[in-house]
Amino acid sequence: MDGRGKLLKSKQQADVFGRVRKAHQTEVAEDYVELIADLIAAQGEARAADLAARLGVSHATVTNTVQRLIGAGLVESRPYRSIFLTDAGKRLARVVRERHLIVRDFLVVIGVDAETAENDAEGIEHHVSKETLEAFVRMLRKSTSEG
Amino acid sequence: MDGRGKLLKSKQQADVFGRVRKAHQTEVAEDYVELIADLIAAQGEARAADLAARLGVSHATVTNTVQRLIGAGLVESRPYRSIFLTDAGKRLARVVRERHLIVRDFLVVIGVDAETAENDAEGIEHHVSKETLEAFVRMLRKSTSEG
DNA sequence: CACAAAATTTAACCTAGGCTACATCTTTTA
DNA sequence: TAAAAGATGTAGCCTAGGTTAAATTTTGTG
Ligand SMILES: [Mn+2]
Ligand SMILES: [Mn+2]
Ligand SMILES: [Mn+2]
Ligand SMILES: [Mn+2]
Repeated sequence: MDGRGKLLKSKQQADVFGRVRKAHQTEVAEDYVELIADLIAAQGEARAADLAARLGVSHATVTNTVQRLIGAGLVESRPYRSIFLTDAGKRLARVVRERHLIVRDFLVVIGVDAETAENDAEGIEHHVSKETLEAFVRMLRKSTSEG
Repeated sequence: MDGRGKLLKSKQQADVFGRVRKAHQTEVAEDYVELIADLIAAQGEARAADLAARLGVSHATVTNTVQRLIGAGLVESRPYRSIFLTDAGKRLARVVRERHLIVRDFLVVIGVDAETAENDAEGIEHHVSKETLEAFVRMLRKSTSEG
């Protein structure tokens, strides 16, 4: 016999893994713009030191990444000054923040405690397709109308 | 006024991001051992070329990563021969495969189509805590008893 | 059994994203 | 207002995970 298990076709599986790798490439950018937007909303400005403390990385790492995000057109900053989002950065931040909240609230609705939901949402958010996000929203609405 | 939004405490948020980074460090190892186990189950052996085709990376990348996994005690291989799992690798593969199926089936149960569920599960699986996985299992059981 | 094809290894290179140590600029405060 | 403290930038280093190209080994076939 050949084929004791049911494997996907090779190319199809390669596409799956490729999608995950692509999601990871945009992940850092998404987390940065979301955090920058949150800091500006809560404190009026986003400083590199705040980002470093909240991301749990060194300030040198933040400097490097911010340079890359400037190159990507998401962020603006002048030397020794705080960090701003471009229009593209603001748009991305809005989408990412919305998605983050949906994923987190969805986890709470299915019975995960708030802190764990926050933890898991931070990673899961980057791997949720439009379609899966819509399924999450349906569950959220159902729970609200039942609640 | 100060604090227009509700931010997590800095250290707590740093822990959240740190957990995601740690998950990403183990992610490649998890995907490899799962795939190696699947190939052995379906085809009797796992060749580097199969891994490369199914992961959508070059065979040189597979060689590099397999060397790292040998160093980590998850995989065994002799030059020019196929790839085997150590006992530790087999144990990890079993856990990872189980988790993968739960995530995928859960997505289907909440209304995501099978192909999208497979796509999203490949990324989400690495960010699902024990507690969230248990919530997924509860939903799966509920749907089975309702079905 | 020789030789062509296929698979694997090796080498040299790249980017992202981490780090530490040190230099420089800005802000606070004595 | 000058020195100390704090924030930011710069330099040099590291690992993971990618790539292509060339060398080598194994495998399959006439
Ligand atoms: Mn995130
Ligand atoms: Mn987030
Ligand atoms: Mn995976
Ligand atoms: Mn991920």
